[in-house]
Amino acid sequence: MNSNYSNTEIKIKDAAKSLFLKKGYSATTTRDIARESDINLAMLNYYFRSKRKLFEIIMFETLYEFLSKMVEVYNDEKTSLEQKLKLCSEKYIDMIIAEPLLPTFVLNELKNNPTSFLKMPTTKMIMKSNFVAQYQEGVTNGIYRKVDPIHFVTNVLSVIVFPFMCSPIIMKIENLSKKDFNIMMTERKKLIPAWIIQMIKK
Amino acid sequence: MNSNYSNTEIKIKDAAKSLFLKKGYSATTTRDIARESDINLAMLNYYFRSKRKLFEIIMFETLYEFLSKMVEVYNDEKTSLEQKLKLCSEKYIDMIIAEPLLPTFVLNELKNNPTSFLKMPTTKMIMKSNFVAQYQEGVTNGIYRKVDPIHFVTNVLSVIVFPFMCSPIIMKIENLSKKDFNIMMTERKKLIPAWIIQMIKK
DNA sequence: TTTTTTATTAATCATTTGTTTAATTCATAT
DNA sequence: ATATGAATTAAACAAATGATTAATAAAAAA
Repeated sequence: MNSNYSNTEIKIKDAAKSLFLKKGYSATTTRDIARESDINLAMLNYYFRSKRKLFEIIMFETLYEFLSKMVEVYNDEKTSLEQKLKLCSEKYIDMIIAEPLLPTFVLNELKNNPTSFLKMPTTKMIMKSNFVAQYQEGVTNGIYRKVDPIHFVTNVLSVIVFPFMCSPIIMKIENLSKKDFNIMMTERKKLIPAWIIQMIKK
Repeated sequence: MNSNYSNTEIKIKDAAKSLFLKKGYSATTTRDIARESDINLAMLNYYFRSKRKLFEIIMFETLYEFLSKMVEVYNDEKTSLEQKLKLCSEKYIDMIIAEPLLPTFVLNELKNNPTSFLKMPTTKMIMKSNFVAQYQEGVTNGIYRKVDPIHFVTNVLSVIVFPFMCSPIIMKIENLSKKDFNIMMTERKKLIPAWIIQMIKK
């Protein structure tokens, strides 16, 4: 793995990703990246031509990784809807605890450049996933209340992702350390599936 | 009103707010602001000393306005919890439709500078509001399921605010115009209170 | 070993950006 | 009408920033 990539190329990408996530595109300078990755400034342009190009590569890879993990859960044929709810809230919460800046970064940079999302192969797949199909099946069987599936998917993602984006606020008003906050988010792994079921069950 | 403020001062602030919301602090240049407000570049420093100071003033006013509107609903003594849910989802959704870039802006800039939130007098008031008290009352009366109030508040705000932050994604995968998207959000004014009640009711 | 290609470095360039200055216009009060 | 202070302007400055260059070192190929 990585056999085609030199050491410095990886160092640049790692440092750049960390800085872009933390400060965004504009607030990150090429000299920041050079300093953080401990390479010569010219190496950035040597390997990636420009700051913009480097950013686009990182953006694509980050988005791709993020979306791939989502699609995995949603399209599992073996699990029930309720199992999927449990699996995905566990998976996403673990993923975001590992990389807490990711959601804000993705949504923020996507606002400036929505077309980069279009290129992603997995984007539209969510609404055509087994997850949504199972919900609609439940509606026809009279188990679940009927509502446009986009509302259903939006709600699931909202209660999973949004609290992380508010973490500075939540930590402040509840006087929590980062560790305490993560415990609170871990609690939600169990709570969220139950809440969603109550929301949709007749 | 505004009698103390010159015309150019207001023009600068309006243009700056619009640009900061759209592009963020770093991506907005003082020359952008001067062009947009159609004033001479030096006027920015003449009235506001620096770009940073101008930003902080706008940030404070925006946050203050945002939080004030929240506190109003939450502390109304006359309304029930269910009425408050209806009122606040209506109010917030209208507010964000009127200024859709506000949530992402606030959360994003807060991440870089969480202390600016501390200065807000109304910040901690939410958790001590009538809204939370009424929920806890319902728990003791055996009407609502028991859960830490911070989860309850977080969930309400999540399903209201998060969809707006995803608007580029939702519009893309559902093929919606901005108008369609706002119709979808308006639908949620009625749906959200019902969902939340189902979530908490025994 | 010698040659050729690749990687790295320090220095430099051309713009951009936040801010200031000095001159000028405008409004207000005496 | 004149003087005083506030508002506005064009020009300039200094620092920061993205990118390039020319020279050198390291690695690979011959």
